Amino acid sequence: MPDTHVHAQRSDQTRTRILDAAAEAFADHGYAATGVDEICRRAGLSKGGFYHHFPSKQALFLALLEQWLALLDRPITSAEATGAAAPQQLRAMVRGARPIFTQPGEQTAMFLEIWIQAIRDPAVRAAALAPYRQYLDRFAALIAAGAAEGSLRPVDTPAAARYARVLMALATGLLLQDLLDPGGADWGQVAEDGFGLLLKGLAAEPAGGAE
Amino acid sequence: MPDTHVHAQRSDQTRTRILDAAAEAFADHGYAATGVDEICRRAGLSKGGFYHHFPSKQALFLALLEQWLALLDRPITSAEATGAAAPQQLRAMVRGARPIFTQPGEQTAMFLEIWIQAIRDPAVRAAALAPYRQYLDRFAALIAAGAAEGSLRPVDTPAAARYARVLMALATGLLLQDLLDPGGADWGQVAEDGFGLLLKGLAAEPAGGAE
Amino acid sequence: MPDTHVHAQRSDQTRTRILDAAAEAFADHGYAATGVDEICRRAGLSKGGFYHHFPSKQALFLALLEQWLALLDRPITSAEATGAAAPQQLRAMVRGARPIFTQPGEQTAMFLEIWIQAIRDPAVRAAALAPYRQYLDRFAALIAAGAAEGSLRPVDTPAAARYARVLMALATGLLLQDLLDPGGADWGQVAEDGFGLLLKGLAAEPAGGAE
Amino acid sequence: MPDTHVHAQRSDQTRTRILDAAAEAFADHGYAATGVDEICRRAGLSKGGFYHHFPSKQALFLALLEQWLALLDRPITSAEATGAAAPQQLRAMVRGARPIFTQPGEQTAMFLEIWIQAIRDPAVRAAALAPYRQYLDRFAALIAAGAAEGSLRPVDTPAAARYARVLMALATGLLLQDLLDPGGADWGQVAEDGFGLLLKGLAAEPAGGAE
DNA sequence: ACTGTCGGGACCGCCCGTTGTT
DNA sequence: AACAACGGGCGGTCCCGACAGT
Repeated sequence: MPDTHVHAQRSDQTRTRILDAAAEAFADHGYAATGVDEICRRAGLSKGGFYHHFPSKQALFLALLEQWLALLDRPITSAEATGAAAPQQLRAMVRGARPIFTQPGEQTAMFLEIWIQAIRDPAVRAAALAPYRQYLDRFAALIAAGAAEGSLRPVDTPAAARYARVLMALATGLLLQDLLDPGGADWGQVAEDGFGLLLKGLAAEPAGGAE
Repeated sequence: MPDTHVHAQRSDQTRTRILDAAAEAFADHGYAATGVDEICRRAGLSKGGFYHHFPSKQALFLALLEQWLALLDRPITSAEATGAAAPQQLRAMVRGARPIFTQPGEQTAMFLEIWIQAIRDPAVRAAALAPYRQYLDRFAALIAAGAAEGSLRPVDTPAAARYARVLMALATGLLLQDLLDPGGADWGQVAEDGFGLLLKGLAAEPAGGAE
Repeated sequence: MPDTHVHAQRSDQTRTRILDAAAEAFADHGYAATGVDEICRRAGLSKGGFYHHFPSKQALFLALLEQWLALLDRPITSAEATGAAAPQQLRAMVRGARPIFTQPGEQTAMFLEIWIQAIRDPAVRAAALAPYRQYLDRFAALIAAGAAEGSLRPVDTPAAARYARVLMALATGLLLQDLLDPGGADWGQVAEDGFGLLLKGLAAEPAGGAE
Repeated sequence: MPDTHVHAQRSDQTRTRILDAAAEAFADHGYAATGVDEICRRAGLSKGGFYHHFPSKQALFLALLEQWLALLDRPITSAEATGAAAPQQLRAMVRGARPIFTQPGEQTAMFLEIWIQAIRDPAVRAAALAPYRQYLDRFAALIAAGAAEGSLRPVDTPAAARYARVLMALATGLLLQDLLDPGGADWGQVAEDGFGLLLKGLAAEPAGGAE
């Protein structure tokens, strides 16, 4: 009975190897400029083997996308689970997601690659747009909740949706710059300052009049 | 000698046609996925003609980059030239740059394409990084000047540099989202809100109370 | 020992499933354009299973050929067994073979596929040429017998051989057209007319006049 | 001005070389089993060059088809032009078309290849079915004319159409056998006998009663 | 200034067949 | 008896660029 697993085990291993190799390769040269041959070379298997695991290069990319989303989901969901006040949750999300982007850069590059492909390829777009919107909704809900509980300043629903997009913009914009000019700044500190500025602007006014 | 003019004129015209065609094509499918053949077809000339004007596909892209930067430079420089207070200048820049990105999307897509290529291709990076940093420096200087003149709250030099990057992040992040989900929000309003939040955070404290 | 039967039975069943699936697939796309993978998919088994039953794609085709020939042999042999006069036997053969070609077209297409492969592939040619010639010989013998018995007009041996080939030509030519333009004619009626014409030409002169 | 033709001349030459090489290759191994690489090798140019002249392998085949039809059309049309009696015209057609099929076999094989592809590939079918039907119509018209002028026995229109198909069947069936078993018979003589039989069957009854 | 022809190479995907495991 | 994993190689197509010619 344990032998039953030999095939599946080996297969999963190979699949993972392909996924990893592809993530690296895509990070290095981009999706379009990466050949299946190179992925195979990096993963150490033939193209015949590759096409046994994935029906197409695009399917591989979609699998990579899914994996990446799963990675991103964890810190956000766990921050929500704390049930803390809105500003604290937002800070926890930023803090939790940082490691994903602070690593050598492979994950960061993969993020950009996904975004680019989503813009061009309808299949990727469909797969990426849904979670993207879902995250925006969750951020917006969080901001609205913060307004309701008094930890953030009062905003109506459409405004909350816009601020969620502003938060997302800051995050993605920082990533973009990090990729272009990694040594050009202490991006961790920039992120700190940026989100600080935003949250300060969103924070509830201390009390009645001027501070 | 009049002949020379005619020739040069015709040549420039063709060159422009190529540039325009390439911008469209790159916006549609991206740099890597766009063939020189397609650019030629759109521009209405043969490949031989193309290679008479540009030594390579990459050189064409570099020319496109330069053209794009010139387009961007105008509103920023003209905002600086007003000599107004820092917050006003910043707002003027945002306002002035908006039309570049509000058009059907060709220029926006081109912006992203440049950024992507700059990340991967050293030649493009070299050409893009310098102006990128220059803009950041100008923003930082503006913020520092605002602090000095009292229109913005006091910040030291490194902090000004970081805030410049935050502004850039917001701008680029908004673009990225606009490309992914054009109908998903009123991006003009989101930008308004976002920069409002940021500038409010950067603004000089009203008066009395120390922070 | 009963176990052996079960195994063998199951094996034969699978073999038949492969044969049927292959016949369909070859009829649809032709031998060269049909992948082993597709045959396996249609037969509902893996490639490993396939290569357990057949050493190669070609061997499968040869098996299919044999099966097809067996199908064809029945009506011809049974017509011969009647011992009727030559014209009656020939008509019985035509009538008996018709259902093979009147079906949806799978068998017809398979016939063509065999012929084509026989032209190109020496192994198939060897397997197909022998029965082909044998049938020609039997037809020729029948014609000669008809001449001898007076039911057909007098022909020498080489002429009988040629007329046998003419009969075969008509049959195969009708098939070819049926495949190309199935709705273009009532092919049953065309066959009727064609063989009628031929047999009339071969028939013994009514009586008196020398030829 | 004569220089204007250098490009076109060279191009036509290459195109012809490709066409010839492809005809040979298809005759040898069939359309499906012939790679573009091999055609290029035979024609002495690279694949890049090939795809400059033809957009696809299928387009090349279609061009070959057209060329082949033009070849076939000549003897038939010229036989019609004689305005002779129906039996004479039919014989002239058979005689005129013979050289096409008596050559080494390349043209014969090409004929079969076209027929096969027409069965499977809708584009080829469309291109082949029209001329096929046109020839049938012309044969039928000839038979009807023969009946009207008394050189052939009386037949109604549908019967003439069927007899046209019978003639076509004999011709194609002879070809098929010639390809399978070139040395198996004197196919020229077989054709002579076959068409003789058919035309004799179609011929007008000498007069009143038995001959 | 611009055209058309062509080369060499890479692209993704599929091919047939083998192997090791159950 | 059957399966999943995999190899090595070829399929058609398209790539960027070169170059002779006008």
